[in-house]
Amino acid sequence: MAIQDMAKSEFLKEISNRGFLHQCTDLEGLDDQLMAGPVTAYIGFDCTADSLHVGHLMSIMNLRWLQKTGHKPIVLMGGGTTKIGDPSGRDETRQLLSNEDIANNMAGIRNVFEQFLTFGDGPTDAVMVNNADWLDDLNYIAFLRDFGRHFSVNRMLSFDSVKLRLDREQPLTFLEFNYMILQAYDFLELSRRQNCLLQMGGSDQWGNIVNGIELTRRLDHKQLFGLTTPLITTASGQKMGKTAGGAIWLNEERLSSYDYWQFWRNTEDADVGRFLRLFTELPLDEIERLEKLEGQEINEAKKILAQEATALCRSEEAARGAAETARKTFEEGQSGEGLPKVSIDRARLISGVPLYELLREAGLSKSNGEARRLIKGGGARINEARIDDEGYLVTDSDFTDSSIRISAGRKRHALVETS
RNA sequence: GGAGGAGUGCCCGAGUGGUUAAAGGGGACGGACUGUAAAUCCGUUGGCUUUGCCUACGUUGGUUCAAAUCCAACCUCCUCCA
Repeated sequence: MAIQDMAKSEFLKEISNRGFLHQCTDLEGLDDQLMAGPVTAYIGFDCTADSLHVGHLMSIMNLRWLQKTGHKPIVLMGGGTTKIGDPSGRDETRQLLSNEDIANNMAGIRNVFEQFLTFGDGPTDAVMVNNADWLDDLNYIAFLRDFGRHFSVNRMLSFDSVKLRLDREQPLTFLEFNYMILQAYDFLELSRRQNCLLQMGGSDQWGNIVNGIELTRRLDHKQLFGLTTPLITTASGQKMGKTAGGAIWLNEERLSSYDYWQFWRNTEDADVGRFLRLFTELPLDEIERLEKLEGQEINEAKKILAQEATALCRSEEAARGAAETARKTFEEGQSGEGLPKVSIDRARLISGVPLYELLREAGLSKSNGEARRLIKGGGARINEARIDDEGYLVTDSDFTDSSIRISAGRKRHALVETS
């Protein structure tokens, strides 16, 4: 029998129908708990940057559904682990962050979460906690004696996170090896402090989650639960969330709402249904209708996806504004207001400004050389007209209007104004 | 502590004295085709005041007319031994 038919709780029904459910330690047990009353659950996040990106969105939506269906989300910030320098990413050593940076990053991340969750003191209000609160004061010997004894190295070596590294003959430091123990310990602490019953996270967190559950069972004889969400890739197998400008950030300061909207608008056909389920709150029957659209018609579904996803993360107005800018830019070939803008000093136009410099200043190219190559390759345009002269000078005569639009390829545009 | 191996551009990975800004692949960007999609094909992929100059093959010094390539020291990692 399918999970969604079996589940009694609204939360499990919703997330399984929408594709959030990958693995669970004990579905029936968790279902019973969810039926019995509000359950407190957490997901952990690093604070290595002052914002989160679409890669985190799945977890965020997961917490949002948890709250919407009457339970209590905890956002666990890895303030303590970040301070040590989270080594979990590949082989490079990460920069150590100062307390100030971490505090700063946490504040930024909280802003993101406030878009998605309701924080407060009520029984189903979200709270944000920092594992530095308990990790900072750990005493090494005491910790080893009280908790280290419950971890079997043999077992830890068998976890994918460790095993894959060792198989690839990549270095694994003792610090990294300990990371999973600290994560397990987080779950124990949250269980004790907040009566937290459930840890959720990406499928790569499975080992850590299970460790936390076992640790707590041994020490407190308490049954906790774990649940993971699938790793999300695009239909063509790419990791989600990479584009020209880098990561797709969730906050406005790092990525304009227009670009955010565009990201969703450019979803692959084959992903539309899946993404609508995961990243919007549209009713499932509506989504079924939309994903059946074919050929050119599926573009309508993509616009709805972009609208809904942007409205959730930014605001209704931001989404509409982005849609309007996109409509003008792509469907009418005009210059929408929401495009990035650069202004240049009128005096510079007298002698002429090289187009490649403008492209760079507008953020459409990273260097003059890259801009030159773009022009040479036929990807640069001024107001729709292709410019293929590498050294083209932009002068006053190019300004038929108060502003001109320069483009790098079909999708990336900017407005140039004089001042 | 001993023996051996490795460190190359965004990533992987060739290259063992000059024609090497460094093969090949991946990724990314651009073009064609389309539907602001995918797939496919083509091009580009260190910087700059671009017919030239500068910076680059772990770090620092050396040999040489000439070094990613040879030598020395150092740093880091891997494997085996103690």
